Amino acid sequence: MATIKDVAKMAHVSVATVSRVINKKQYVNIATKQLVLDAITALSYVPNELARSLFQKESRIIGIIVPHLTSYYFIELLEVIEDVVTSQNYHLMVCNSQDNKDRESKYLQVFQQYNIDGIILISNTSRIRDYQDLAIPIIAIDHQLTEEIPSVTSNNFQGGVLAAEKLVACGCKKIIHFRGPSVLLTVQERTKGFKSVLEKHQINNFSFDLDFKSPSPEDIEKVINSNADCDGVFCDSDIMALHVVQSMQKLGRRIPEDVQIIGFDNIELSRVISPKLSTIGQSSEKIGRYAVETLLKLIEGKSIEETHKQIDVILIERETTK
Amino acid sequence: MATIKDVAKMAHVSVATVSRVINKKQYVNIATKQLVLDAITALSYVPNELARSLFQKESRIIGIIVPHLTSYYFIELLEVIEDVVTSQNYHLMVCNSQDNKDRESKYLQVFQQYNIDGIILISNTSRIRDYQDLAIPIIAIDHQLTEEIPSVTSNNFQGGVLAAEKLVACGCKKIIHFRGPSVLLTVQERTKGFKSVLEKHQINNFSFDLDFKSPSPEDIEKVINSNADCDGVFCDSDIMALHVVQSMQKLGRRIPEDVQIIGFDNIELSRVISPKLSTIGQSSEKIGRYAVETLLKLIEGKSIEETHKQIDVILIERETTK
DNA sequence: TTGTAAGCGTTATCAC
DNA sequence: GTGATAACGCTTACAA
Repeated sequence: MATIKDVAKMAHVSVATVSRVINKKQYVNIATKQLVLDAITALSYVPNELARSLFQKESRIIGIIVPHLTSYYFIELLEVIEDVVTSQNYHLMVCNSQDNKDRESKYLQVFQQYNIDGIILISNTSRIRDYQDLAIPIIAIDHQLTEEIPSVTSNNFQGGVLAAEKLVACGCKKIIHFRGPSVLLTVQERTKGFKSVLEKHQINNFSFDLDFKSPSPEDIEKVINSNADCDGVFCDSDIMALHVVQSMQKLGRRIPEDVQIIGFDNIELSRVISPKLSTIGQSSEKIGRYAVETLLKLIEGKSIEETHKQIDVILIERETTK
Repeated sequence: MATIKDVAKMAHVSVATVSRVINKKQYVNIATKQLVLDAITALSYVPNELARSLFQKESRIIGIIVPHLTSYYFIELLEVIEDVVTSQNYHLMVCNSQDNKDRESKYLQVFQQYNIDGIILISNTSRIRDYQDLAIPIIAIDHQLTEEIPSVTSNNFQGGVLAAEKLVACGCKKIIHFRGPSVLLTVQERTKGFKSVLEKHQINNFSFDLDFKSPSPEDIEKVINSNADCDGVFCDSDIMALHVVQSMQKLGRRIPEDVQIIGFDNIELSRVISPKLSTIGQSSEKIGRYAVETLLKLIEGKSIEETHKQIDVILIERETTK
């Protein structure tokens, strides 16, 4: 690998000059500049980012911690994040905490080792202390670490409201809410919004916690069986909703005639399977973009308007509601 | 951020000594060692990996290029790769080429800038030339760049054979193969295997290229309609198979009574939707693990046994075949 | 066993 | 406009 010295030697100039033409910061005589450029192509020289980073104390690397990867919502998020990060000439170090506190702490240390410029955190297992005295800018997605650490999330309360209003409007009288783990802020907010509407209409509802991505079919059936007269279901993920659809069909209930079902996330699959899922659409696009843009502001020392940003969700009516 | 100098000062030793205790390479007096250790904790010092990398000319970063992220197979692969990479104290820089040659070339340059230690390539758009004179070890997944550049992939030929044998054994007489893009090696191999069996049994079959992750439902229906007597379908991805199931049901064909369908990948979802998909299971676990382990060997300058490794696939019989 | 100092590939501050 | 050179934080001969 050619270094700046090699280029300098070949172009018969000093390394300083080479550095100047690379960084386009200062004027360089057009002729010498061409000499340097020629040498660069001749040697197919690429500047060593590590050396540059060492000096500048920034790495142009963004670290992201996710609780797992095989979940559609996270992946959509990751895809837009990678895209926006790259477009700003940063790069992504992806870390999968596997919902494990120790792994997460280790990653945080790795981030310090690499002089990472900023962290995007999508995680529920955080040891708040680990983050409080971290000198690296952070933005959390779907999670509020502290009052001060910025976050973005969908307007989950609104999501709960929209789902409840739809179910109520469509005549549901006995409703089940299959939640994600109720320790999560997102889940709590959805529940609050959902309940607020149902209570207003004095409609019974029953909540049950499930895993977002691999809910137990047995649990679902048990709950459905012990609430046989249920005519509406709100699920905190489309995957859950998919499972509920299966269970309902297995039990001979017609959708949406007998039971109406609303999911959450609007994953790509929700409109290919049959019946097509009615769902609350989160915009991973907006969340991801906002996360990166905000983080970049933080990195540049700019102030941000809202510490805890909420992104609107929408109700998408398809075939599992009337 | 504390540096090695700060630690040295605090422990009243030289930076060399500190470096020695960090790297555990040379003997250090146990008492001074303790002094250093104390200073390290007191200052919560973490060594700067960038500086270390600059000197050692290795970054402990592995770069991975994927053609896109929102595809279950890639994500499962990414998940195991991240896990294995991390367990070896390397870290992952994730790059999404979006099936775009220019993006891919740019990432390659980024990899050089960061002194990346090795590259995992899951991509179809490669400009072979870009890789041939790259000094960085590479392993390709599902793709053979050149004779020399190592690769891993499923035994796709075997996958085609298994699918065809099953369909034939179950009495199918008129079979459609919905392929992925036939420019891909994986697709070509599956087709070869598939056809080899059908030809042996003198069974007609018809191939049609689709997109792996977002196949056009219109195209599928068109093909099905113009092959109305079709009683068996082999799809190159479970997502395709899912779409085919929808289309078939829409047209009133019963599964598996009228048509039998076999997918490819064995994604998690294939066993939650109804009917549960019969499919060819690729082991992302094995492929991912092999890829990382081989890459690490390459990095360490060790030789590898097989340049182009194939991993066995299995037929998983569920509800879309008899 | 420990310290000194050179060097990794950059950038930036001086001079000239 | 351009060239020396110190510095970034670390590792490793080479000395002591």
